[in-house]
Amino acid sequence: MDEETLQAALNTADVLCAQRGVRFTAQRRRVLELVCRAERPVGAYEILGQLHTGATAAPPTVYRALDFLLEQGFVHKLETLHAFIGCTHPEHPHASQFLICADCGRVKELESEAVAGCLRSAAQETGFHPKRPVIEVLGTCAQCTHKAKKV
Amino acid sequence: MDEETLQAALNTADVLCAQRGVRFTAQRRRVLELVCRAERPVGAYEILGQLHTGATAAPPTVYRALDFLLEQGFVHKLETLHAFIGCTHPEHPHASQFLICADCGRVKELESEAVAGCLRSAAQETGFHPKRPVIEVLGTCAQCTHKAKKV
DNA sequence: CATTTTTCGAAACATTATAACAGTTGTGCG
DNA sequence: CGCACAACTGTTATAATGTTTCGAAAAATG
Ligand SMILES: [Zn+2]
Ligand SMILES: [Zn+2]
Ligand SMILES: [Zn+2]
Ligand SMILES: [Zn+2]
Repeated sequence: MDEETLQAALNTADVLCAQRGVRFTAQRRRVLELVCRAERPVGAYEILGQLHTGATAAPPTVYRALDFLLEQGFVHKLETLHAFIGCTHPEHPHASQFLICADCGRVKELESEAVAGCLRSAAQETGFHPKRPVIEVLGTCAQCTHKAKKV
Repeated sequence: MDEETLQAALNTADVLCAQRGVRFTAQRRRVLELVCRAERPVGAYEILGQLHTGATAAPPTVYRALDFLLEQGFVHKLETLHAFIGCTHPEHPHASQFLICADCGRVKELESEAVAGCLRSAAQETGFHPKRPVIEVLGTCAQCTHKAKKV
């Protein structure tokens, strides 16, 4: 995420938190910034390592901040990677799909209503009531596929 | 998985391993049996706890067996639960979807080609080459939804 | 039966996540 | 303002999950 996008994301978070009456503390802001600034998904302990803000920091510090950001929909958790990524459109709740490149490690967030709807239908056919769909695809991104062909 | 289904699963595994020229050792067989016998997904350490087969057993013992069973497609790993479940149709490779009931903990394995295809399309539209899709839906199963309504 | 490959045992270690409790800070109200 | 209360944070310890490594045992190979 580039600097401009980052600032926009932080501003959006500010506004949304105000609207929702929740506190966007310095700590939470800092964690969101670290997650968004990263080119790739970041693990909790990786964030922790970058949090040396004068005082120390322990795992719960990071996990609490992440829990908050997840609740507010500012970040997503990638279950297959045990890592976190900034959301690209936090203003509305959504079921998204993640394309994870095993080569470069970059992740693209899709928001295909077709996929979401299809899965919802398939689930509901069996009488199942979906709450939280987790859709993550491991593979190779366009860029890396292209590179591989050239070599 | 009931006793009959279990025996069928073990036999299928036997046959497939023979066909594939891989060894279905007593250890692997035992782990598969434990996974299949469970009503719900089981964690690696849970299996480990039930493996007191005279000799001791350490984590690698279980993880090695599980790796083998995963490769052969006899079990699946549920990433959101860090747990394993026996596959209901191990004879052919497949991309499946899992419906995980947050209430009773039971998991249903779907094999919807519609869902798989839809996701594949969405991914490929962006130039992404899917390798391993992970689709897990947390929610409430038909049975538990029904029970909840009665109360 | 010697050689080679695969599997298994065992100990230590690495990573991810949570529990529990005390202190601190912010917020609303009289 | 000064207090009460809730939310947030610091700290320590611990749980749960997963891996590395090395060497012994067992099985396939010839
Ligand atoms: Zn998102
Ligand atoms: Zn890539
Ligand atoms: Zn299956
Ligand atoms: Zn249920």
